[in-house]
Amino acid sequence: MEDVLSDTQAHATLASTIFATLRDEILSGALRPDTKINLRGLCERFGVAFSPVREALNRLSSQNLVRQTDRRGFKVSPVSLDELADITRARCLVNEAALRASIAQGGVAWEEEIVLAFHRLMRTPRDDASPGDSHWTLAHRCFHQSLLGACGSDWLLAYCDHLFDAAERYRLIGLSAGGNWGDADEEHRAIMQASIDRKADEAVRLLCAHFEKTKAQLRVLLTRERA
Amino acid sequence: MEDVLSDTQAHATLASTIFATLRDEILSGALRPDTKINLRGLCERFGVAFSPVREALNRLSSQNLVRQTDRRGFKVSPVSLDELADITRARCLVNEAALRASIAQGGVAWEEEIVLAFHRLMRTPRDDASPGDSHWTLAHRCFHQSLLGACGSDWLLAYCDHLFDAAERYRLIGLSAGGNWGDADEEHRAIMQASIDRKADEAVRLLCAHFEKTKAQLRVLLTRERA
DNA sequence: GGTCAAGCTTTTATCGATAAAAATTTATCG
DNA sequence: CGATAAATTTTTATCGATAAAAGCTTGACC
Repeated sequence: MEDVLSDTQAHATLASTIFATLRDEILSGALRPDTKINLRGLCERFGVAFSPVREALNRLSSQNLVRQTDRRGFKVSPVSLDELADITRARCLVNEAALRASIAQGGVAWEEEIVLAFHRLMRTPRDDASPGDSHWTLAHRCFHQSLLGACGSDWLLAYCDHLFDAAERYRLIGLSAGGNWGDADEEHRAIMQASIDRKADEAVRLLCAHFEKTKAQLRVLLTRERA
Repeated sequence: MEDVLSDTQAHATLASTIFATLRDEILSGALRPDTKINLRGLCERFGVAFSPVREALNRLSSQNLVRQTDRRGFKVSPVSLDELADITRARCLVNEAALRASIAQGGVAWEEEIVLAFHRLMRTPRDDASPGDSHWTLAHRCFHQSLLGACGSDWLLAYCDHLFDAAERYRLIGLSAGGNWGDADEEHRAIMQASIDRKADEAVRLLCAHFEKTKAQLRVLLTRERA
């Protein structure tokens, strides 16, 4: 029985709390990819009955963090270099579309949001202790969101966010596996500059390179680990 | 108590069956947008207890077909012209990216799949009786999928599919509201031709026009209906 | 008449138990 | 020994009941 249930928001349900907890653990790699999930085990761990755990797992499967098979339960979604490549490719394609639209349509307010988000990102220290929801992680997400903020489509933004999460899972797994790649501060700055200078081609090129770099570093790391 | 449960696949769960049923009804508009969902009502209708209905609704909320609020239950997601515009914009941007990648990378097999899917689409009669899962609807989806099939990213494809569903909901709602727009056969043919001729710019232009046309027609229809 | 609170009704979230399916072990036979 | 079948254990899906919250009604009070 955990104390997670006590930090419950006033009106949050058990299912919501358990969902958030498990989500963090999967994203951060604490719950290993591809492991079968034991319903009863989770129930005992949280001190609750099946219903809320089941509901939490259902919500997780909507985010592709767990996979469900009828009558055969849940398992943590596996990770693979192939999937990482797939995610990276999709990120490049979709972020390109969104960034170009943003650059074409964004106004002064959009520019200012980017500058603000970048400033906050720079002054937020990396806290590798609780990588799952550290302030830096949040600021990093906000920065990338701000770039696309003027693209004009909530759906597109939501999908970019989803892709960000998927990639973040790999990044955090890499971190917990001892990865420690150099700061991307300079990359972020260059992306910001090109965007607000309305240099679409350059901004897109830099952004995609940023994604590809993460992928390449993880490939090295995971390949080495397997050896 | 419905007979839907009897057409259950050998190993499908009640939750899965109910999920599929409700999904069809929401997409087709039989379950009106923005209505509150009565748990008990659904339980009685299907002759089951809360658990499977709840699970089905959870899965639906992962597809944005219902919205859930803690302690306040579920409601069918609303529709709006604004959202349709948003979806259309996202479709254009993402399909453009995917189609360009597909045209750049697709081989002979890809071309043949498009031709095949188009052929099947042409010879499938429209069955407006059960629009939700008619053969034509399925063939239509397959055709659009085939265009993007060589883009190289499962994630991107999955998202395009998701967007297709979202737009399909609007199309079906329009249908049930008496809409009856002319066949898009010629449009489909032109898109196919441009794609396999590797005329990327033209294919993209035609495809986006295809999406925009649906949007425009629905706007007229829904605006008139409201008046 | 309008507002606010106390009580009543409906609905949701969760529980603990059970039936049904899958996984695992044991037993039987060639 | 190996393999199939039977029996057992584990796990999942579903049920019916309950407590807690939200929503609604009614009536007192200004």
